[in-house]
Amino acid sequence: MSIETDIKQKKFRSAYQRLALNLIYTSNWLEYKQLEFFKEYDITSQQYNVLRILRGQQLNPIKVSDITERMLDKNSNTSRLVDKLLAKNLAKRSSCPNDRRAVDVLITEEGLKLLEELDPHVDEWENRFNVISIEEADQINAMLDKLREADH
Amino acid sequence: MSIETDIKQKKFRSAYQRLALNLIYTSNWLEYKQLEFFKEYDITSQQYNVLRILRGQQLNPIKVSDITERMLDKNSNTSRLVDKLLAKNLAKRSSCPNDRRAVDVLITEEGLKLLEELDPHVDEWENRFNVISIEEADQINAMLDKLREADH
DNA sequence: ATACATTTAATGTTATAACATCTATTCATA
DNA sequence: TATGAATAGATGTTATAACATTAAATGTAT
Repeated sequence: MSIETDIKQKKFRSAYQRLALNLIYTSNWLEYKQLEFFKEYDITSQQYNVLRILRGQQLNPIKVSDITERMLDKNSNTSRLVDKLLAKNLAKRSSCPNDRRAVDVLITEEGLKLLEELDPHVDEWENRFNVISIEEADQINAMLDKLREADH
Repeated sequence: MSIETDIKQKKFRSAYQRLALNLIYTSNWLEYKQLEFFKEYDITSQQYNVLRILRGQQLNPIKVSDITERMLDKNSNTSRLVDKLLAKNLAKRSSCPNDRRAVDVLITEEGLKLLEELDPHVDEWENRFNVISIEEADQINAMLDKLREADH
């Protein structure tokens, strides 16, 4: 369904205005879909994101501030996000030996198991993107990067 | 800056996964920019969105449920959003004559003035999108619509 | 006309986001 | 090495999002 129909707006001032609204609308849609999806596994997409980052570290511990750097939402309160994972035994914390201000975070066996359980479903979930070709996806990616580039 | 650099991820499983992350990341970036922008005028982008919808009504009153339909975030609590506008004298409420359950919302003179003050700045703000061509913007728009189409 | 379902908006509650502040540690430099 | 700035993370506060419930009005079917 076109963004025009979705938000019942017949015309836009420009293709750029439509794009801005469409980006936010589509991202909201995507986040809502993810919310629904992850709800079954009792985690949020943010928590999943952190788990993926932790697994990506190849089991090396990673500092809280490094997690933040890798997150989609840089303003997110990583400290409290890690708390949630800790409470669910999906991650563990230990103080960092070379910098006593920092805190090392590591994924647990249970966290790894959850990700492994999720992997096939996430793959399947991403199949919805197949309606556009890889070339098209690459194209959008490049243009989105370009958009943010103009940030000065 | 590429999404790879922004979230410090060297490789993605697929162009689709990169697209999903890029969409959410770019939308977060956009929403943050809007937040910063509207902060000067002491409104949120959601409140601005509602004001635009109200003005779009050509001064005809519109029901709360109709506002919700036109919003980017369909889950938003429109009732309380309208409360905020009311408190700032940017909108007014009156009960709907033909359906006493419904509530008519109308933009005030003050609301219209605020929008008029904002208009040129919003236009200027949207200029950042000029880094891509209108054709490119249309292309992304079409592909985003197509993405959501696959929602079943 | 009555009973029951549906619609509309408001409100209550809980979780999270946004933002500021605080404490401990480390860094820089005089 | 003593001092102030900078950094890391935790925590407090306020606003908003997410979700459920409620109350009033309307629609529907018998």
